[in-house]
Amino acid sequence: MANARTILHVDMDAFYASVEQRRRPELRGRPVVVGGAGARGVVAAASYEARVYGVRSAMPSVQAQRLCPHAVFLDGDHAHYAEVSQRIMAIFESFTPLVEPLSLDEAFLDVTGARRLHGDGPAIAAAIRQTVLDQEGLTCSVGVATTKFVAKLASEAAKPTATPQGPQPGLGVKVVPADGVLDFLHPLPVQALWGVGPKTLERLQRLGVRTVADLAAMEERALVAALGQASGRHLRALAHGIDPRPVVPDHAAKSIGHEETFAHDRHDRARLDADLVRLGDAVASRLRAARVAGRTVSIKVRFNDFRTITRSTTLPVPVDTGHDVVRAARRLLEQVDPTPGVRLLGIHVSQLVEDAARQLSFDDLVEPAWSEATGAVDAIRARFGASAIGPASLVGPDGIRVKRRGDQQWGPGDRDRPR
DNA sequence: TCTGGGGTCCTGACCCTG
DNA sequence: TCTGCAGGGTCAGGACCC
Repeated sequence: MANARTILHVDMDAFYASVEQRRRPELRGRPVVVGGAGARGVVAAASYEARVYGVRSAMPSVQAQRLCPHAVFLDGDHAHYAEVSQRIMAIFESFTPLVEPLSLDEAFLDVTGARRLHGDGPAIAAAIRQTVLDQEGLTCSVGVATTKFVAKLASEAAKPTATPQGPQPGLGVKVVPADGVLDFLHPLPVQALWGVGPKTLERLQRLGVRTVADLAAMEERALVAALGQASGRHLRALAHGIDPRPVVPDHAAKSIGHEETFAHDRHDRARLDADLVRLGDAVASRLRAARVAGRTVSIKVRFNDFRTITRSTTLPVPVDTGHDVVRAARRLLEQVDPTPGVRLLGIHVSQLVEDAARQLSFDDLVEPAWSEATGAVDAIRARFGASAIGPASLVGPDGIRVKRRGDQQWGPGDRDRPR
């Protein structure tokens, strides 16, 4: 198959933990856990030394502390990881312009057009691993296949493992040739497929489906009845090795938002309103930085029993100022009773349009001062930093509490741990 | 036992309009 | 004018990903 695509999935090994071990040599060879250290925090990344003890990402930090009390627990430094990630993505782009980042630590690369210059898929995979190791001192695992999802599963198969005897190196590069796709896929457990989470797994197990082969053998009608049209068809196609999705660089964001879990539940409306202003101000700042505005404003409220509700409103015109975002969110929050205790509050803005497409709103006409003030705020923040200026309600004894992207990304910090 | 934050996509209910 | 229906938009919630 000379015209088959060659897709790479590159996945950094225990990225955040490895970055910390690289910049702090005394941590090398020791169990390192990066994440929210507070009572409500979760693990973002665990070094392979920590995984030996059963520590996994997304695990509550308190559980990780029980499993591996002698591990080094770090809060994480989102800005630094983003910087390292940028340099790694630049390495990928030196091999092909078709790079689709999935997150800070992984990306799909379509190297079909790069084979003449850099060699075949496995050769490019090996060269990328070596370059990342030479330039950044970090290891990664690479899957090579003709489709995105098989490349992703292949990179998983190439990863190091944590055994009771300690961390074991992996293959580094795993190649799945076009004629070997079904042999590779069919023995895998069905939850290996992208899109099969706990709920879908439960439904599939009720149908007697355990492996990808079982799924491939099912009739489409039965799958659609069990999982719905989109999921049923999609998963059945994947089980047959079919995935025509291209590698797409430059995905435009469809929504921008912030949410925050509080170290202590909020019960009063005034306190929640201050959080709302802080979150709304941060979301609006990011909208303007991305040069977009959005028509739909949503809030998300999670109560202390973990019941979660969302409320949304679609405005006549797209908005991008803190004033407009907070005003819409406030109207939604007024319908919610916070007295049972609110543990999380979020604001998201969707239905985004580019700034150029944004029309003048009623406010622009009757309250032009807001637009001018917002422009001035952006200019001051660009010069003096995000916390140099902000809404009056956010001024506290320590200055202005401004929300930044990546702040307490993995839950409230240790400082706020309930005593 | 305890469950983050930033996203995307899908589904079903409901309402409006032609 | 009423009814049925289809299609689109909105809203809320769920599931999933890293």
